[in-house]
Amino acid sequence: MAFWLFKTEPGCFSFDDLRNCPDMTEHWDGVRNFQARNFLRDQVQVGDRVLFYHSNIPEPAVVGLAEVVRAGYPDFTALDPDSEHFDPKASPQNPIWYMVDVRYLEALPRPVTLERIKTNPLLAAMPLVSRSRLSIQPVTADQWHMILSMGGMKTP
DNA sequence: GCCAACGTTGGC
DNA sequence: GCCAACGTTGGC
Repeated sequence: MAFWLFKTEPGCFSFDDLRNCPDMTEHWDGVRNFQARNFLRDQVQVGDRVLFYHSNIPEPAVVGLAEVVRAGYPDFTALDPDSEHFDPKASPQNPIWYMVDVRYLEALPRPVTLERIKTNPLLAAMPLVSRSRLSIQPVTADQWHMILSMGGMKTP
């Protein structure tokens, strides 16, 4: 089982939105960056755990946890001309873009702000600190447990 | 709203 | 294949 950090703008899709989905499950679609796409297509597996991060707001933060319930498959929004994520280069034969499905797990008792992440030397290696634009990022087990601890969650 | 970082595109 | 121009992201 691997760990990831998924970024989203809460004005577009928030952690509360995920909780309010049927079965608390939703497609993670719309990723249009090749490095992030490669993670979704090749590495993200069912059962992997996800830090749910809110970006582009006054206080960006990890707000909760989710789990992957379906591994990478073609992102059909790229084929839909009415979708804002439509990509004319994508086709059923060559979907180009991939998505996974995620399910809500639980909110952190205390969101872990980017500011706290940046000031924790043990988290300096997180891509979030140096490569903030990458929307799908791997997280190490140590980083995962540190974030959960900072978020007020008991971890074994 | 600004701007730095960085990814993508396209001319050559 | 290089690199300048351009577009997007996201912190502030």
